[in-house]
Amino acid sequence: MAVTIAEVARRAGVSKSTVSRYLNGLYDHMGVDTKERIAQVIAELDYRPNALARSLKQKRTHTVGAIVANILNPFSTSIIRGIEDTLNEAGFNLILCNADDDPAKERDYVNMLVDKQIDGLIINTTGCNNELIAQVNQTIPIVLIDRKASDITIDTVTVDSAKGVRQAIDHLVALGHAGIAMLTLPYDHVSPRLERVQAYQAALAVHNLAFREEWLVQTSMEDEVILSKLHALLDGEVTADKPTSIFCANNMITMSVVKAIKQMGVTIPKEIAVLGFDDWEWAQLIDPPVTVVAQPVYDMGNKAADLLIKRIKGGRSSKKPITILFEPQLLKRKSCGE
Amino acid sequence: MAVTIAEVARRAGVSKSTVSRYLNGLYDHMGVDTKERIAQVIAELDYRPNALARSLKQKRTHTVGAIVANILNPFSTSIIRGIEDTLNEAGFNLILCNADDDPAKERDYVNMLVDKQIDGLIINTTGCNNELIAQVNQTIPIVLIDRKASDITIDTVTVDSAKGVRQAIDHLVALGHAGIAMLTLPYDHVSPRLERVQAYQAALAVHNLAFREEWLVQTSMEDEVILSKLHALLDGEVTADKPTSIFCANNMITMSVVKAIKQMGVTIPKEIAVLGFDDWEWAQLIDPPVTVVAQPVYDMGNKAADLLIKRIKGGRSSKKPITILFEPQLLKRKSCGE
DNA sequence: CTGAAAGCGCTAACAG
DNA sequence: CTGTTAGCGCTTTCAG
Repeated sequence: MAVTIAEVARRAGVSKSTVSRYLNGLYDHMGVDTKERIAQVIAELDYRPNALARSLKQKRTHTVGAIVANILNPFSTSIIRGIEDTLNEAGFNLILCNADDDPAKERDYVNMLVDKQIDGLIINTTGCNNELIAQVNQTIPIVLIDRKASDITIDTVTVDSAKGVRQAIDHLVALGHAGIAMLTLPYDHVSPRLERVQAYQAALAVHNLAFREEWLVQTSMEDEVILSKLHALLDGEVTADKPTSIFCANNMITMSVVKAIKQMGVTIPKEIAVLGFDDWEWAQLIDPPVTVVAQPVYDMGNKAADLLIKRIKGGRSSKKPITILFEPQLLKRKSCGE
Repeated sequence: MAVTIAEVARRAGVSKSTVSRYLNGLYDHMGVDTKERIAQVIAELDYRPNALARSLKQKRTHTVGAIVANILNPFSTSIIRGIEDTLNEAGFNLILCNADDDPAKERDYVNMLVDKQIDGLIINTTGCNNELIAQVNQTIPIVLIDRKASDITIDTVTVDSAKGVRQAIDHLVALGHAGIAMLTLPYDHVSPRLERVQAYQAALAVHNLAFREEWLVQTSMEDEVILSKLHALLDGEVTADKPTSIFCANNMITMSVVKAIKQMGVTIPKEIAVLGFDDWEWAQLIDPPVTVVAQPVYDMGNKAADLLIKRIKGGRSSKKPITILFEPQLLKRKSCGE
């Protein structure tokens, strides 16, 4: 049996209330001797208050939950570091969950976290649990990160995808690429994916390049799938009918595309240029170093946590939901030619 | 105010006990009508039991904590995925924490998790909180992953570092390398680091290669530091006095070393070979693809969770602590020459 | 088959 | 300056 506050009180010869006050730093008007006695007993018994009991009473857990889409993605882990640091500084604990881009898992995690009475929630959402999220947000502050939720208004921290894509396409065009294909994961419910596809089309139009349906390819993450999609794209007979560059909608795609292209024995950038959205630490070690549109992920994590803490402290009656847009930045490396 | 079990009971016209039984699936001897009425009220009110209250009473949270050393390391995230999957399957929740290789953070997380009454704990420890860990382990099952804790016996899941290093050195020697340097992070408290250093020395001996103090270099992760250490190692005048290969003790070091070497304008593997401990998804995309000793990280996560669950269910009186050793595997790529 | 009552470990009025 | 009391929301004997 773990030692409880009652035991501490008994040994110190005081009441539970007094010990409780001590624990909560309310020793303004506490007898110095009492204080010392309690401190000593606590040290002796190595007493630690039960956080469950405390939270049950206080109705605050000082804990926030964060659900990321895919923890294997460096994008997620950088965001996590940002969230974590800000939270720690403010004295909040973090419960981290990995939805694995699975709506069912996401739903379960949201529920689990709510059940555990978290004070707030940060989600990189699959986009398939909007009703649930909206409902939870009535009671518990939620901040969405990276991905917006359509049809519901919740605090959101994300990046200006349109601007990033525009920089990417401009760069490719400037380097003489007229055939620009795009590879993306299914963009049904994931806002940045959709935005990037739309921005891609818009940017092509700006440069008077025709949008080719077959050059906007939707893929899954399986290596074989990506490989076959690339074969379809690049194995045409007529040179004029092949794209000379590929824009990848996120870093996981970029990595897989580079891997597949190498496997095909095609040279980057000579035969095909590659440009990706999202930077990651090892992008520059790749052969050739990959040109990317970088997002300030760590800062985004910071900001999301910041916003959430304000909501938690401000009470439910705060202000209207806001959206914070970060600026993307094109990092020119070697994968798009000169 | 969130809806409570009392409210559900009131509306369903039954007692709290009955609702509680329903919630816990104890409807063996429950009136079908009662059951349905409760189900309906719960659905109507969208009632969710307060996990804090429940756990406070039950003294079980169905939650385990995991503390990793560095969440930015793909090694950690793969382990996490392994832990997660096994835990989910068994109906346990996971609270994930990132100690950032900081003993103080680790200590705080351990305490936080204990306070939250977790049922078990998995730690990739800094090695600097052994007393605390041993103490907690008296009450709550702990499984160490990757890194052992010296002087205390706790369930541990790790890899046979010695064997891995041996494979690495054998490979380098087979390719004609007689000058083999090693780069490692400080190995004071981190068991695999120490083991790898020792195995490195042992393997050199086996091949009758002299151990050179100045070729075993301890570094921090800062780019500049690594760069300067490499300069010191490789800028010697006399060719005979420079190592022809570098063995990196883990993946973070490997990445940084590759980055630094490229920055120096030195060619891998022609001028210097590189071999790393730990594989990661993009190692093969690097120029040149890096030869590594891979660990079955996902499986290790699985196993650690598995072991922990058994301990949790088996009660504290289980058997003696055990150590599970996984087999490393050399993945030959291009960074060590032919 | 169901209810009453006690209590998990803590906090928070309210007294004194 | 400190103690008494009454819960937080749930589970769990023990009756009936």
